[in-house]
Amino acid sequence: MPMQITRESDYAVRCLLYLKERGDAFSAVGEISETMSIPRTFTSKILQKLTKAGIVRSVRGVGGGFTLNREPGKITLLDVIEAVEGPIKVNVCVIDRKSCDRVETCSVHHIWVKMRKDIRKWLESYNFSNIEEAENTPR
Amino acid sequence: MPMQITRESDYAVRCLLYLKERGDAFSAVGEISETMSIPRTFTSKILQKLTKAGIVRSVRGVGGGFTLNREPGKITLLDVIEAVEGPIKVNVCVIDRKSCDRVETCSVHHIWVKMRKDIRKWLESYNFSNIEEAENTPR
DNA sequence: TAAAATAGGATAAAATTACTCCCATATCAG
DNA sequence: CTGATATGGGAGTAATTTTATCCTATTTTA
Ligand code: SF4
Ligand code: SF4
Repeated sequence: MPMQITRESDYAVRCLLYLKERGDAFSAVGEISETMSIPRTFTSKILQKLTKAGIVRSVRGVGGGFTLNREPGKITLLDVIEAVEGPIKVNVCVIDRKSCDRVETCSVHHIWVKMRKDIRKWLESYNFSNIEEAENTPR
Repeated sequence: MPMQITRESDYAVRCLLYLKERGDAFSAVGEISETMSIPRTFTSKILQKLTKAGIVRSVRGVGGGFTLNREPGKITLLDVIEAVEGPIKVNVCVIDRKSCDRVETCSVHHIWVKMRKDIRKWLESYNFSNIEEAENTPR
């Protein structure tokens, strides 16, 4: 049952929530994984992806670890999800037209293209600064 | 890389596009699967789900097959996707709070709840009547 | 130079998706 | 009533993806 983020994305968000809390301090993998209840080695892999994406910064060796690489307000949910899952597709034909030979005559293709665009925009509107604010806003 | 509809959902949409085209006539599985390039036995299973969901009507025996069970305008993309994939989740905790014991203190949980709501509303706004119209609308 | 940390490749386990097979049941023509 | 032609549904298989784990290399500081 897709149309669902992966466990990995959920874990990535947890990592970033933790790092935000820690401010400028560097946090080690073990500390993050234990506090946020994420399997340790998996946490390590996720932080590697976040580092490559420039969301997080890492320092090796004694006293090293991870810290946010930019203000929480500049890290969106879209950044995080695409960093760990790769670009959002919605449907195979959206990213790669050649993946379906019905694409030229298909009357729903454009819907999935629009859906991708709208979902990305939606995810981009939430960042690690306004996530917690939104919680207290009445709906 | 989730955040993506399944092949099964894509196939289901194709089936319905075909049945819409055929109007009141009944179409057999073989006919649908060949025309829409869907594996035959899989097509059969998908049509079963659509029938159970009341989207499509079936008649057995000679001259039988499938036809739409209501106007195209009353069949939304949400109906179709949830008929084949089950309810959209977005994240495990959204449908089942007990699936994560961090839920009480989690500051992103509410975001996924809202996302589910918004995606469902979005999918509900497209039906088999306005899908093709939308195509010709300038963006 | 030793200890403490991340980096990265390879691989394994589990779950899900994508399908197939087979037989039961219904419908209709003759 | 019988045979041909459909769908219904359970069970099973194959392929792919997700969810990890292990091991070794490299970096950094004391
Ligand atoms: S059938 Fe249409 S929507 Fe489905 S994959 Fe092909 S182009 Fe995309
Ligand atoms: S950590 Fe938060 S968002 Fe993730 S599953 Fe638990 S409650 Fe949901």
